[in-house]
Amino acid sequence: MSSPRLRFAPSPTGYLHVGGARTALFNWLYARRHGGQFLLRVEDTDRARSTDESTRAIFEGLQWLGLDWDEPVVYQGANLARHRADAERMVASGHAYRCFCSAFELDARRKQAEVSEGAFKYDRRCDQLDRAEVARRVAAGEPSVVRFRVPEVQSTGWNDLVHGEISFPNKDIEDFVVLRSDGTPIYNMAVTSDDIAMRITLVMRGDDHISNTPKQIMLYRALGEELPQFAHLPMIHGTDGKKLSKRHGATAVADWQHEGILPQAMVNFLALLGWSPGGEFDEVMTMDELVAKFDADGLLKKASVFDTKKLEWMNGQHLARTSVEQLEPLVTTQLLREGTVTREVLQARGMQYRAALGALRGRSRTITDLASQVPVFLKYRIDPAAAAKVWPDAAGALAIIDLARDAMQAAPAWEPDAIEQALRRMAEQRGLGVGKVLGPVRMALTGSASSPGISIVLGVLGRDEALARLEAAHAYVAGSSA
RNA sequence: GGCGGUAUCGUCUAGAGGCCUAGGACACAGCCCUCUCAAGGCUGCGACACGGGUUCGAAUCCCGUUACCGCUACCA
Repeated sequence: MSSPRLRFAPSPTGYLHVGGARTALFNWLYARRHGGQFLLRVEDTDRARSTDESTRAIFEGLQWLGLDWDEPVVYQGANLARHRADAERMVASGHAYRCFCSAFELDARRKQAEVSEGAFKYDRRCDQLDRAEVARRVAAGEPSVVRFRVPEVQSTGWNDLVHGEISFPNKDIEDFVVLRSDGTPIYNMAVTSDDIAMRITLVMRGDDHISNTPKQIMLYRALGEELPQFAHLPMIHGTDGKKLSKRHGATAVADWQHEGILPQAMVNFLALLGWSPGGEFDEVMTMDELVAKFDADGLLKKASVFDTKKLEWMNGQHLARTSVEQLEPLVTTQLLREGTVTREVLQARGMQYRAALGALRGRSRTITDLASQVPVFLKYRIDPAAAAKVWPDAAGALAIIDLARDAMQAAPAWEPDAIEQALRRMAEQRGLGVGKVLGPVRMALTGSASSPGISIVLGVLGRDEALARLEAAHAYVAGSSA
């Protein structure tokens, strides 16, 4: 097991779901951690539900998360001939047989069994047919499926990387269909055939596949192939403990991208859902740290709940650690999407824009949250409601605004810290609380009642802009009191 | 119904028989810091599903019960 090969095998019937993303991530992490390969297989055999749009969405989701795959994408639908050949090979070797029972007929028998005994299991009646009859009926064009003959005795089990020993009594497994009457393969057949062809050594997937596993193991054996290892990951649930669905709000990875979540935060958060490095550790980790720590023995068995509050906190942590250079394009996209700031303004005020990002990244939880705090620095607009509160009386407000302007103009150099100190001294001299001065000044500088610290704001705005805003604030107060 | 899986604070988890008076993180509450809002720091609240064993000793091992989840298709 020197170089493990793993795969993520989504069916393109929707967007990349956080559960699927987590499965992909764990496969990817395992492959990267052990110097193996991570492959992608699109299970598009369900023609009716599969769409190109969905396939694209899955690729984009994986790319956004930074989960790159090592070989060309395998499309399951392209391997139909091999699936069929593998099934026929099992018929030839006696591991499978043709069954002429119609779906309709089977359905009726199943319903009948439900009312009388309970469990329905295919009775193998077609396995009794002699070769000549089978040949005759096939030649006559009678539709038939291929069923796998489940070995009678013993049980089928494996040592799951997550759950340990799991086994199923063979008597509980019916002779399942591997090839439909139209010659297309059933899921378990296609998966097994493809995993063999792709030389997958570790099948890591959701634990909703546990009961498929014994069937696939039987297929590996019937085909004379070596078994891969299996690891069944727990599900991710919504806050109500039920399987995550649209009802729980944002469940697609792309939804979170639009909510302003950073891919590294999403990855970090997802990694900790169903896996733990064990012992005491810092939960905020980079992709490299995750790769270094990830391993199968840290995989958990219990389903976990997707806690959006923690995701947002995690995102805030990553935001604070992300460089302005990396942040800029993301915030720009958001700003332009909202239309709150134009591209021209962003370019013209690039210096201030980047300074603002540096000041804001440590105090925001999401990109959208951060972006909402940016415009204040790039264009001046006084919030009337806030102004009414912070500047209750015009005379007092004007006095402070003018004093602040004088202090700034008198300053020998544009040193935000020194200016803030000057403002504080001013407040002291006039017997005012610091807040009584800095509050109105903030209002004048930002047009808003809340912002980062005054010296930070001064630093971002720069001398000219700061003074211009004080003038504008003066005019505003004077105008509204007149 | 049958089969399989799971079970530690509201949530994510640490815990591999004594280190557990069960630790950390998110959330929540309070306090501190403070020019506002955040961020940050501190404190608090808060859990071994239940019942039997095994053992000198069990969150940890075994059995049962309960709850939840999955599968039980010519879906994937």
